[in-house]
Amino acid sequence: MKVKTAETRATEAHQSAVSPGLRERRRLQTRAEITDAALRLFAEGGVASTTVDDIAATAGVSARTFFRYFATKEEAALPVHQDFHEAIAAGLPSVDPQGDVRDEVDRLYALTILPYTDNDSPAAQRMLQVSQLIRKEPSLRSAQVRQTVERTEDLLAALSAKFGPERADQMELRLAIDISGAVARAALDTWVGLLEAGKAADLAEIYGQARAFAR
Amino acid sequence: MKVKTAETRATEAHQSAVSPGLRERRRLQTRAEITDAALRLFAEGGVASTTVDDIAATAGVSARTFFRYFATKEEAALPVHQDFHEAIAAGLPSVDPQGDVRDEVDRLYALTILPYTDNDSPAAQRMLQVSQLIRKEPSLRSAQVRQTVERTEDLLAALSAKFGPERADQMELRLAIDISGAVARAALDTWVGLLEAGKAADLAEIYGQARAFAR
DNA sequence: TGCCAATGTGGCAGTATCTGCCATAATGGC
DNA sequence: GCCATTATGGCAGATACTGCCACATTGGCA
Repeated sequence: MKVKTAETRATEAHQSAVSPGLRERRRLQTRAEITDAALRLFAEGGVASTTVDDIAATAGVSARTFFRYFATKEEAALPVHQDFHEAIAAGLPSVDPQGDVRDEVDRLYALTILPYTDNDSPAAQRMLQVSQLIRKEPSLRSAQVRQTVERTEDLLAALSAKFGPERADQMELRLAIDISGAVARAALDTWVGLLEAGKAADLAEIYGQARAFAR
Repeated sequence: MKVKTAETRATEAHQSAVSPGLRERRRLQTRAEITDAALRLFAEGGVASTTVDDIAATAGVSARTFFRYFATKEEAALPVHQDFHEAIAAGLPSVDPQGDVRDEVDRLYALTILPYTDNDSPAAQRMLQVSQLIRKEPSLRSAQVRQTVERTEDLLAALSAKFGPERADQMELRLAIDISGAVARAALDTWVGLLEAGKAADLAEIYGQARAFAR
């Protein structure tokens, strides 16, 4: 059996019981332990010299089980960014089908990035930690972009349906998504860079600048 | 010894002799044969079910030699896109260090895409063929984006030096590059999609639309 | 012309990634 | 407390990729 998507699982959990259930909780915990192990080992010895066996052993699971949670070792370090994409998907209902395509997509991303603008929040801390690693490791950046590309297809389909067949110019929609994604990435990257250099950095402000520049 | 970069080789060829030399010519030919084999096999049976051994055997070289030309089997199919990036690098001298950052980057990309706007040119035909394959194969798209990410770093450094330390806001520069890249990709994708559907498509016109939308 | 350093190639061993299959154990609804 | 579902581990196997060595070819130079 293939690993189920987060969507499928969420639906099942919702149908079967209000509480997540023991199995689901254990699964999320195992997933988190693998991610923790991956992040720690990557930070210590780099991605290249860390094997899947290492990560699995540190997390207390077999290598075979590792691959039931993540397709590659790089993905194991990137659930935060995956969460970001899921948050975007979650914000879809707030999109106005009558509004300007570019504006609506821009607003959707701006809304999603909000929880990360508080430097002290756990989400921001986690994002910072992972983003630091990505800046040093080209292979992680590749994996992240790869994830983004895949998610873009889903988002494109969803937004296309939302705006309807007439107003949904595929090229413009794709461009709007890519540009908003580039803005978010550039802002995050700059934010992390400043914090790494020991300087004060406000993600909300930086994101505002990037947004303005892209206009 | 590691495989030398195109830049290194070009420099050496220029230093040693005016004509490319037999070795260099043979090398380029072998490279082209591997690419042809990869494109043919990928088109026939898909990327997943094509092995490096298959490609190497079809091209008449050993698998070991294959990896001296390309790091992965996906890369073997993407030299056209690599050429595009090199063409951008070649256009760097035309960038005005005093001009507006966004405008100059935009102009640089527009200039580079010109040779592909003639549907009948070999460059356009090749680009079309590879782009069709990329549309069907997510792994190729990933590999292409991965290449783009790596090239972006080089371009960023070059443009940063060009504009000088004062005017080179890293975030704005990166955003300008990413946006121009997204515009080019969206235009190419739309162009290929229309041609595949049997419709007439003018890349110059489509690119103009995408460019206008991004503004 | 003939020698030699540089270069390209192939083969082989070895490591790492990733998947299919099966057996086993734990869970949770009935 | 029984049973279908599900999570896990282990194993075999295919494929990707690298380091190393030997051999052949090339091209400059005496």
